[in-house]
Amino acid sequence: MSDHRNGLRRSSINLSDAIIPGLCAGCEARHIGLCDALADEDLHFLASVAKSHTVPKGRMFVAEGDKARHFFNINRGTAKLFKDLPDGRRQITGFVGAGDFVGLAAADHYAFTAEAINEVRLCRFDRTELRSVFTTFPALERRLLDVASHELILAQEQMLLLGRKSAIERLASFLLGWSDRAEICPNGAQALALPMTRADLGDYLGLTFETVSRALSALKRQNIVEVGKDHGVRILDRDRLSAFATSRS
Amino acid sequence: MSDHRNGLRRSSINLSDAIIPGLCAGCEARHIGLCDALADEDLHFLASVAKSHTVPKGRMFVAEGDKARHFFNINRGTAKLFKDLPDGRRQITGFVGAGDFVGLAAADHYAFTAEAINEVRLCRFDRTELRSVFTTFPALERRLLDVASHELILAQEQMLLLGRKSAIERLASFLLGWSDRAEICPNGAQALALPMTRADLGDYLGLTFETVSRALSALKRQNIVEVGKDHGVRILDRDRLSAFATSRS
DNA sequence: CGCATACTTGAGCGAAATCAAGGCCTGTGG
DNA sequence: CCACAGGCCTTGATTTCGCTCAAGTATGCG
Repeated sequence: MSDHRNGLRRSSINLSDAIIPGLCAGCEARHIGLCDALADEDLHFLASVAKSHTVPKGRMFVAEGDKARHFFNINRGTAKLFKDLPDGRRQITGFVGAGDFVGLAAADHYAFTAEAINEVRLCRFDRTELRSVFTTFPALERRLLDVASHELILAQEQMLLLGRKSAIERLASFLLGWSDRAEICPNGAQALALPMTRADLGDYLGLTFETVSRALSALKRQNIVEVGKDHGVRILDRDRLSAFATSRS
Repeated sequence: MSDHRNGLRRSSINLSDAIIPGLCAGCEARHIGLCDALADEDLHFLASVAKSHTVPKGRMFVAEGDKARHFFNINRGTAKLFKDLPDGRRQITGFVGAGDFVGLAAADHYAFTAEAINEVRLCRFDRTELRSVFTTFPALERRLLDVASHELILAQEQMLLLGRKSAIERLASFLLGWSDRAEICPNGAQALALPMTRADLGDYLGLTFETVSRALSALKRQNIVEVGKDHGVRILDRDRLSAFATSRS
């Protein structure tokens, strides 16, 4: 459920916990993407070039402009990737969660900053070592090219959102996309967790946090979504939400 | 020169014209990227799986939603890649020129439409054949991963532009970026050709064509750029243009 | 309990969209 | 040759959506 829309399953490597991280059952299902492509012995080899880390909430673990030494795979938690302008304006280019890769959009230096929204567990690879791994396991490179292609598709979708959609359309599009890629783990009846603040949402959608709040209130008022006090959102009317996501007014 | 800012040289394959297309001297220099990575015999093998085509001005050659059978490399001319909303709003996600690849942002189906702005000459590969070429020439796959990474960097930069920059900042950013990747071919004293219309520019920058026109007039009024009647633009004060590109007001 | 942070809601403003008019260039046909 | 039509572009007038500023509520933590 959940990933068929993306057209690409996400995959996660965790090597301290013997390849598949100890996540809840719902998430585990989504972590087989990379394992599919590689034999067990390959995965164990990969394990030897990666290090597991825990990033506390609010801590930055990639800084725009820094030399791009590492490449990451998220095991647990959520992080935001963003770019800042000198005067403080910020554009979040994506939220990443379990199974996502971080560091593809980098040449010599990182083109973005990454910061943990809540506690994040991740695997860190050395980029130079990764290069040599590619020659041994071409399947990994193939897979990363697929991942990059998929991220390009998402990026273009986001450009359409930022360049041409109204505030309500942006929020509706986000909620639908987020629900598609959501952790279905701890929630009882399919409420989505929104670990990011309204300000983060604004920085992602090219809006102010006030406008995000107003748009969400508008959706609540029309009984399209329901918001719990634990920052959980429940989509009550997916059809009308979809209508908002693409059509004017 | 010109491509050091991008951090990645663009490469072009043309097989009807024996690998390097018959372009002017200035452009030829930028077409060696892929050739660097491959031996002559590899290039000749590649030639056997590609077909050269000419796309007339205004003709669409990739349609969003179509099965993604092909992969393209532009030899000459300029095309726009875009996504449309049902009500006609359009977001151009990029302009591509000689040396650029088209079709990376595709899974099973194209996620965008591509249309020639002027007459375009391109090389067409079959995606399935390309896959098998990868196993024979891993250098090609490595290179495509680099290209995809680079496009992700550009996409994130564009998200920052669309989400957070003012009209004048958007135009200034575009002019600087365009001048970096410009064909330095036929122009005498470094005027850039703008083959796209104001409407295209608006669709790329998330603005209306009127706003683009006004912003350009503002830059003219301040003697920062000069616009010829051949749609050529000359940057008179690159420093002040750069200042506009990042700072407010 | 007090303070900080996150969120909501309202009022007024402003940048860009929309609506509208006119200019310039190219091609076409009388 | 001129007349005219249709793009493309510029500029002005008005509207509007989202931003800014401001006040107030809720939640969580020392």
